[in-house]
Amino acid sequence: MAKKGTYIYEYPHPAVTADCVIFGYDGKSIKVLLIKRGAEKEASKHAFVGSWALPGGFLDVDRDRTIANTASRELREETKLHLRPSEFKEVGCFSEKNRDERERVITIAHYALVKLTEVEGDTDAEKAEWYNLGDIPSLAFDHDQILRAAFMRLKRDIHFEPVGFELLPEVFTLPQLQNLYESILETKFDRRNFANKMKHLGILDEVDDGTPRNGTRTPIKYRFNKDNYDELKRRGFQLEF
Amino acid sequence: MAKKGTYIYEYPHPAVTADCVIFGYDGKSIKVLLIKRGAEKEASKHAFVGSWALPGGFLDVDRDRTIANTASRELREETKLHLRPSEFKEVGCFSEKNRDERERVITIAHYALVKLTEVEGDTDAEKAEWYNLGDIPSLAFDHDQILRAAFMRLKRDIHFEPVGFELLPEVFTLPQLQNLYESILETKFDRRNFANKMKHLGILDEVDDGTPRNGTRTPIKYRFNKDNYDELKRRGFQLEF
DNA sequence: TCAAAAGTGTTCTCCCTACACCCATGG
DNA sequence: CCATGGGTGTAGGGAGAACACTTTTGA
Repeated sequence: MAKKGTYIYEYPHPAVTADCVIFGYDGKSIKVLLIKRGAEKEASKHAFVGSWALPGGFLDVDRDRTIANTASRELREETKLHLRPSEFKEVGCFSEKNRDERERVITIAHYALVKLTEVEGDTDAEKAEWYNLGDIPSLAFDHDQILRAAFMRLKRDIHFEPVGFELLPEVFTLPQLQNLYESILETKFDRRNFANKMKHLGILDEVDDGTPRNGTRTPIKYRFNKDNYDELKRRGFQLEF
Repeated sequence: MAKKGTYIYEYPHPAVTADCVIFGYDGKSIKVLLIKRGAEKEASKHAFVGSWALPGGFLDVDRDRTIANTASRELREETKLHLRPSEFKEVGCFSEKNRDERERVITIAHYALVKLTEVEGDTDAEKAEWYNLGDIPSLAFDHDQILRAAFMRLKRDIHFEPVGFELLPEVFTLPQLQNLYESILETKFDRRNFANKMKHLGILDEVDDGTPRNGTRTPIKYRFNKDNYDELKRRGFQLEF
């Protein structure tokens, strides 16, 4: 953080923050990473001490090259999670005049997707916790609203770019992938149609680990074909549901 | 604008602006409203004096309820165009550290659509001018980049919500509507398929002014069915091209 | 009289949808 | 042995894409 001191301007300036909605998936449902406010040393300057909030913090005017860097840095500082700035997607600007009573603060909301499995131990459990989407406590500031907006954004984005790669383990099964989509879109799909659609996208490579495909009870394992996946992500596509 | 004075903060704050990409349509091509920087009294504090730029300006911390209000207010002040805050769509945050050499400035880019015909005389021609998209001069700051981003956004949005209403005169023809879509998407469509698609959307009402439909050389006139149009806009739709 | 503009309808194909049966496992 | 989970194929419908001809006007 930039040094505390005295900074003088000819016109009033707002404070600017980046907030992060981090989505994870545990194989059953979508989860969001929240932090408990006020554990930090600088607690005194924070409002909503003790309540849950989205990770995020102030733009460091001297050091953050872009607001996405702020998101990346704050997430790392607050939760130990390390995501590159480019892994964040911008959701939008929240700028209501009195969203923070202390001073004028506008925030740029971001979201990102992470594999829960690879991250489980990395987060600072003291302060950070994963919550089910249906089970979110009351949040500081307008963070409920930001969270809803981010989830709606994810719901929309999933129609135009494949999404599993960031959320699923390296190797996964079709039922897992389907459950992921169903969790995000809060709906159910026909197994056969879903499988067809996915296979025709050409981003699934069958994985042949040793386990014999005895019968059909044990699901087939796949991994994403990174080349095709990225190509598809670049080009975008229309996935109708 | 808030009173000039001395404003002191414990940490450095960025300045925040809203920039506006205003698209219009003259029946042939898409145009963008630009302003000439530096004509104002406060010119001394402005960089890029004399060059063209997007309309926009600083968030008034005390008066602007949201950043969209900033966009609306600045557009009005600079170009006499009056658009409600809700008529702006947010494109995104541009926050590169050195996008403004004087101080750290982040901007929230917006775009909006207006009927050129209704606006022609309203703009302050001294300072504001409509430019063809293919004919944009070099712009101040990173405004070229913002303009490109806004246009890409418009291109995407047009797939999911009808767009003609904001850009066309009250009464228009199918060829006009098609040309509008072709201008935005920079492509050509088959007349018959385009007509079918549009008619099936149910947002076109045939207009019977007196002119006899002699032969087929004079195009049929339509207006938008506002109810269906708004409903469609609310629900969103998938328009494949 | 010829080129340009505008209106219209049909066929083909593809993709999405709905839907049922089989097999193997584990309780 | 039965409930559960997972794999697979097909028939029908709807929407997009491709495509040609007619009329009128203005040059």
